[in-house]
Amino acid sequence: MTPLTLNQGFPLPAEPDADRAGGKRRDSRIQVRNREKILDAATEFFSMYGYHGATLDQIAGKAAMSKPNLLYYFSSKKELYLAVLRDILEIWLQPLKELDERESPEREISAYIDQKIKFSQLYPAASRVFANEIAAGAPVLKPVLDSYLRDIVKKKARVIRKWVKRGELADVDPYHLIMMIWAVTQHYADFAVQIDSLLGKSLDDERFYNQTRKHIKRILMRGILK
Amino acid sequence: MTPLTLNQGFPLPAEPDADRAGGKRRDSRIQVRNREKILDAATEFFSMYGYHGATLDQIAGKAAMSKPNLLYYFSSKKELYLAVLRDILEIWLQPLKELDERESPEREISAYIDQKIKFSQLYPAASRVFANEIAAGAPVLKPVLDSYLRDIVKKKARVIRKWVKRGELADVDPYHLIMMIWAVTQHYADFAVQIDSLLGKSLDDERFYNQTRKHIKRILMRGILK
DNA sequence: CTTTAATTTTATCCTTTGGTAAAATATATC
DNA sequence: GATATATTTTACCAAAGGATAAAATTAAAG
Repeated sequence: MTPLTLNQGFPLPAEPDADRAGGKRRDSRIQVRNREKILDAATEFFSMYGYHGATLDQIAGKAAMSKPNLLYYFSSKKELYLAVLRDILEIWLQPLKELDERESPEREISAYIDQKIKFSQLYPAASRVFANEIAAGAPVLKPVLDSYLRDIVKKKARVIRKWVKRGELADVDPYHLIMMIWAVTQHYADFAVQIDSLLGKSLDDERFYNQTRKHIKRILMRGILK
Repeated sequence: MTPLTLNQGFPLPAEPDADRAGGKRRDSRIQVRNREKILDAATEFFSMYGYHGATLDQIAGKAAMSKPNLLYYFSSKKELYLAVLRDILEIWLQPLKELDERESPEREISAYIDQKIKFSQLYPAASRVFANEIAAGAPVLKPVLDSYLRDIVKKKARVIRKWVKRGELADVDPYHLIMMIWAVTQHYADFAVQIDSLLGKSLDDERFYNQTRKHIKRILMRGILK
């Protein structure tokens, strides 16, 4: 089994836009549609079986095309996986960036929880791909975690600490607070099957979604507000 | 890829004790030691790559024996996986069973959190195997979740509801509370790599372990006690 | 229409993987 | 120490999986 490490860089913010520069006509209608179909199918199987466990046959099958045809769009399994992770990381990170110390912690943290639980509702499979990647030792994302995520979390920890100093928040550890929010919100995506077994419900059910959202917020906010 | 469903039953409480009955001399010293070595190695790789992603070669390698030798102890990959899951499930479930309505919620829930975070400290890989199994759609554990876990959680939800009625607890939904506790405590095992990237710490570090434990409890207890 | 480029299919390759057979070695028991 | 049993090794196998080559088909442009 190939160890799957990150040889080339991991273009964080966006794709390097492939060959657009080379004058080649990229992203024809069919091109866009097929890449999307593949990415969706890949997200599904990577989310269930992880990088090593998912197979191109499954993914190609789900995307309704042959394996060589899939490889026409993504030249290798690894490239496909990278593309999937890239998409996920972008939406996963976005909400955290928005924490703004000028606003009240009540409002900001509440909004952050809303966004995270929304992510779990909209992209549960993406959440699981992320979880799988971490469980596997983050062979691809480690560099990103060590640099980019680390910096942004450090910055946001400062924001939370400021709230604490201002007396607007109980004396909580910023890092643990952030991780608690991640843990609780992601749980509803990552363990959706378990929740379905226990309650017969999922975040797709709008009533359950709102009940969950409010409940999480009630307990957490009560736990951290002064 | 074989779909991996549960054909035979899943002997919950314990193993069916193999051939002990048949008069065969099982569990010689070497037998016990090797089965343990294999189970440990298997837990490690299943936790990283899931059932489909882990290979017998890796596991055998880590257990310092040849693949056929491994298969002498566990006749198939699936049987090995079942054995691993069986062990995990037992320790995973135990703490929940102990919630006792006759005690105060403060004491009981606090103890429950302690036990769950202890599990994350002692068996992080086991926690990830469990998470992986659920992410994969619980192909093996689904029946257990649907019956056994469902029942026990329902029972414990009643206990929590009683505390609420007695006015010893804020008006929380018992199911969400249980899942919040699971989410937060398991997070420290399942996302250990991420936490290490952000903080350079792990639950192996006794100081960090205690800080985490107390912090989780502080916020959660504050969130749910009257 | 033709011509050119983009897309899809078919056939095929090599490696990995779960698993088996049978021989070889070690361990225990009498 | 001989005999039976348990364990380990060596040599394989068939299927699955990632990938490539080249032919066939479809779509676009002039």
